[in-house]
Amino acid sequence: MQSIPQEKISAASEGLRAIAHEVRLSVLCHLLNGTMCVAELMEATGASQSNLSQHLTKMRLLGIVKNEKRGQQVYYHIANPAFAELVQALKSIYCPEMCEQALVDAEPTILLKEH
Amino acid sequence: MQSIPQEKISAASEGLRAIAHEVRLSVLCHLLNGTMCVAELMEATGASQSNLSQHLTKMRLLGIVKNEKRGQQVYYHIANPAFAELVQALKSIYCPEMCEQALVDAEPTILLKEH
DNA sequence: TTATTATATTAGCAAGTGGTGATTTATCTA
DNA sequence: TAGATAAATCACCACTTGCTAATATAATAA
Repeated sequence: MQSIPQEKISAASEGLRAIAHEVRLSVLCHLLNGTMCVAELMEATGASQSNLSQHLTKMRLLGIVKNEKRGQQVYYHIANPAFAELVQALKSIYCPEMCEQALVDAEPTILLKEH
Repeated sequence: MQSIPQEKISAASEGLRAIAHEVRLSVLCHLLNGTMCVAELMEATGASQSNLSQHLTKMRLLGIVKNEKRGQQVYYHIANPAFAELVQALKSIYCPEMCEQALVDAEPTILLKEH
């Protein structure tokens, strides 16, 4: 067996810690469906403005999400497909029923609020 | 869109936090290949006896690993297939070259810091 | 201009987490 | 039996993390 190099462990660990927090994980789950602005994420996650903003900043600095300003709003989306994959894998472990359904259902209409 | 129930987020978050620590993640990566005793895991991870034991205890209490005493040794293995899956998914993102069906397009380039 | 709204930043503190070293428990062997 | 070995537990301390409240910044509206 090959042993896993320490730097890969460190990188994976940092990535996991970044998404392990309840608020950040919740944000990412919602962003799986597309771009959302801060106010929408506040509503979706229940986190306070300041708290959510700090979590978003942390994820942005780690390259997990990207943001884009449109007028007064700031819209966030998942920047790195590896994280989308990870969160999707998590979701299919912890919410298998939502994932099967997502495959079967037609494209949800209200989700993508881009443009 | 269905929103993700809070209790699922909490459970997933707890699971992630449990495997996000470098030592615990390293242990789990090694246990993907089968059962190992504490001394072998010490050698493999480089953690101290006390430290490793505490991490193993934590994972055991969370149901992530199980142990079995054989003589003076205690052997550990991954108890929950969901965690094996997760760690395997991580591994194929961060160490694609080590995984049989390497994901060609999944780049481990997570942590680019912006300015 | 001033006021309002959306988001980000800062400071300070409380709580959680992880590491070390000492001790304990259990098993094996001479 | 005593001593050695493997692993677990405990006590303590340092460090990190996350939250709140206050303030700052930036865009828009009146």
